[in-house]
Amino acid sequence: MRRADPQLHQQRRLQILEGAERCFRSKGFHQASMQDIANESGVSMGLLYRYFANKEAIVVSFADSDSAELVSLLAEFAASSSPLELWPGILRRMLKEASEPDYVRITTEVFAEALRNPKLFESLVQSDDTVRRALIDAIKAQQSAGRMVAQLDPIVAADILMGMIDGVGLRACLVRQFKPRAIERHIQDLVRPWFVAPA
Amino acid sequence: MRRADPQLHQQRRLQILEGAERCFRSKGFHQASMQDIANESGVSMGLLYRYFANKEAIVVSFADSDSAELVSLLAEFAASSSPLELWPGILRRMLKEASEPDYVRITTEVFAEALRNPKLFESLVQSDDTVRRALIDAIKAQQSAGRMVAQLDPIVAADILMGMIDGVGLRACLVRQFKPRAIERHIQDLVRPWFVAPA
Amino acid sequence: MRRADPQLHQQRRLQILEGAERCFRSKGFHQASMQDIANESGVSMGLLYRYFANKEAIVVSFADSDSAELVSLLAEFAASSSPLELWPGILRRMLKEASEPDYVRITTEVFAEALRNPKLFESLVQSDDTVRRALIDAIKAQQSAGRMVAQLDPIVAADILMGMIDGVGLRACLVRQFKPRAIERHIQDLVRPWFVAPA
Amino acid sequence: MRRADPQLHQQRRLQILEGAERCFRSKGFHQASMQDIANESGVSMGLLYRYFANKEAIVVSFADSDSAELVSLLAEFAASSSPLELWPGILRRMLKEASEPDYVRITTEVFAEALRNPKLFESLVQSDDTVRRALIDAIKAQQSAGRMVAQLDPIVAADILMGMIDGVGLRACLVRQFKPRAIERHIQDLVRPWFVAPA
DNA sequence: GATGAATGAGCATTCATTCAT
DNA sequence: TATGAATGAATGCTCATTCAT
Repeated sequence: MRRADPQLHQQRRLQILEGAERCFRSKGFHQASMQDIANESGVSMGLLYRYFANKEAIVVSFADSDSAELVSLLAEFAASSSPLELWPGILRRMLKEASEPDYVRITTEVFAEALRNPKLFESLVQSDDTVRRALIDAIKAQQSAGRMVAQLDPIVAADILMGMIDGVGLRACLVRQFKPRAIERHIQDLVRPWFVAPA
Repeated sequence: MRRADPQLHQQRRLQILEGAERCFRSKGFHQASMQDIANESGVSMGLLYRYFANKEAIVVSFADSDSAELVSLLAEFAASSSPLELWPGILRRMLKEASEPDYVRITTEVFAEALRNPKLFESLVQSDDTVRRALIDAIKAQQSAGRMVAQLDPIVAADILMGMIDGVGLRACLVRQFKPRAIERHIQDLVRPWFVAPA
Repeated sequence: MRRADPQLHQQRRLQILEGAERCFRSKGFHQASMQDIANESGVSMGLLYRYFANKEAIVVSFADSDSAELVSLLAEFAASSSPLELWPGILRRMLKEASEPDYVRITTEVFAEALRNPKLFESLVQSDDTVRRALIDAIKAQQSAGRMVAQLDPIVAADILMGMIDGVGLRACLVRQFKPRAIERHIQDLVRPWFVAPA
Repeated sequence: MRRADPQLHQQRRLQILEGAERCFRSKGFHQASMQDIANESGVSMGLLYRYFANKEAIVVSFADSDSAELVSLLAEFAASSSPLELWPGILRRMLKEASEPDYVRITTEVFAEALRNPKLFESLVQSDDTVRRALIDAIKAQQSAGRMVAQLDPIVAADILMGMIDGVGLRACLVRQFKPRAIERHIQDLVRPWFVAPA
């Protein structure tokens, strides 16, 4: 479809999504009204509906989380000849993001909704799969290079790692006396056996 | 003269909570109306409000999850002279529950809401802490008995384990080609180093 | 109708009406629920309905205010040979009651409701008329005795006096810087011309 | 592009207030539902709430009664060199309004509610005070000019007069055989002593 | 006489969505 | 493109009243 001004269109879309994210974080999907979103985004109700057919359409946009940075990091890891040097940084980065209260809030919100909304679920699976695939491929690459242990099932490793990081992230928001540093160190230790010790 | 009947009270409460759980699972907390819950429970609106002051009071009841069984299992583990024999069963039990779609659905729903409702959050923390404490105490007991490695920080271990199990449970509902058996086996392997090898 | 125990019946009725009055004063007719009234009176819902057919029946009971004391005072005044001595006491008593916040609250409540409920209106008119008649008769008696001026229309005087007293009572609850003593004195002066000066 | 239209806004507001007044008069504040008001005003529920945040906001608007006309009449009286000529008209006007059944109905309704709602009470006091001040100031002005008796306490006189008028207005709706003309004449006579007889 | 569990229509209020301008 | 007035069904919650015990 031809747009009079594609750039304006893109900017407005983003503007709305940012406003919506603020609303969703502080109130949740179903508590945030379209009026809230319009106000927070600085657009009128009418315009809001010009850019998103309905509330669901906004929600679905949130599943497409931007994981490009992490994916490229994993690609770098896949190609690296010294993966053990990159690994701690990757793990730290994932843990840090996963423990961010804002991230946990929006993620939990999206996940809860996705369990009920197939369209959203599909988007979420897609998005998750992008990272998962990158992680699996990276492990496979390193196994081929003989730098990660061959017996390790890449799929199993990926799901455990991603699960552990998300799960620990939740707990960071839940428990008192949470020890982020010690936990990070311990997770590093736990997965050390996945790697072949350098000669 | 008619007297208040505590048994009836208890039964009605349960009846409502069960109806509410079905509603929350299928529609989500904010999508399930009190009328839905009343219908699903087979009671009238008026009666519903006789048992729960408001909608929040119902969710709060869900946060007080019954973890008595798991706690007693962990107590048994704490006192056992051969913890490595009990361990696989405990881990399997936790993983199985955490991967149950119904469990994930209601848990995610409650957690998402708890991130916005302090009263609910408090209940959830309490409930989580019951298990967490039992796990920490169990680890400490086995460390004292010299059957788990002394360097292990019990708090860190508990949070990693509980996080990993919940996180993996979520993924069980999310990813295609999820391998529950292989994952369980691998987690068992991951935490094996926490135990002192029997002579 | 025969009652098993008429005394108990009467006591319960009173007990309920007293509870109801407290409720009506603090919340108003339509804000006070039957449950509130039952709780406040210390009886059960079922018993409440045994004594009053419905909420309206309770409300109607309130119109029948007990003005026996005032009526007998006015009868005394009617028969007195020195009415100017009794008069200030009567006026003070009426003003004092009419300025009582509790009295104003319940009176206003009843009056507002009576303007919409013919049955209640009738009761209120009856009740008001008891005092009004007593006042008119008293004035007439004193006119016959030559102690109040003959030109005074007793009906007009009664309505002005009763209106003034109720109206001033309302203002006592409404305005800041209300001067009860000075007002009482001034009203005494205003109606002095109704009396024939003693020789 | 459509711009907000203040005229439309004002018209809608009025339209709603008129519908609400009809409802409050015929059913009372708490008996009139917002749906009733919307229907009576010819607007939808949604629009109703666009103009008034809640039901209370509507009543509060009623407390801000428009007494501009009476106030300007009293200002005229204050400045007049022959107040005794203006006086009967003012008194008649006040009495007439106060005896209007519609006026009594809405006034009683609002007053009853105000005794329980502090915000409304404040509005009512404000509104009442506007007239009260004007009356007090008028009396003071005429006292300074030597046309009303100096001993009269303006505050006392104002409260008695306003109370009497409101109280008599209530009775006009309550008693049978109410004599408006004779009552008006008698009140005129009662307050005649407040004025200094013209030379 | 006395209790309190049970009902369900009704209430104030909100909100996704539409549409005339 | 952009606005904001307008809709009305739906929601959480209350309450007068009934009735089995």
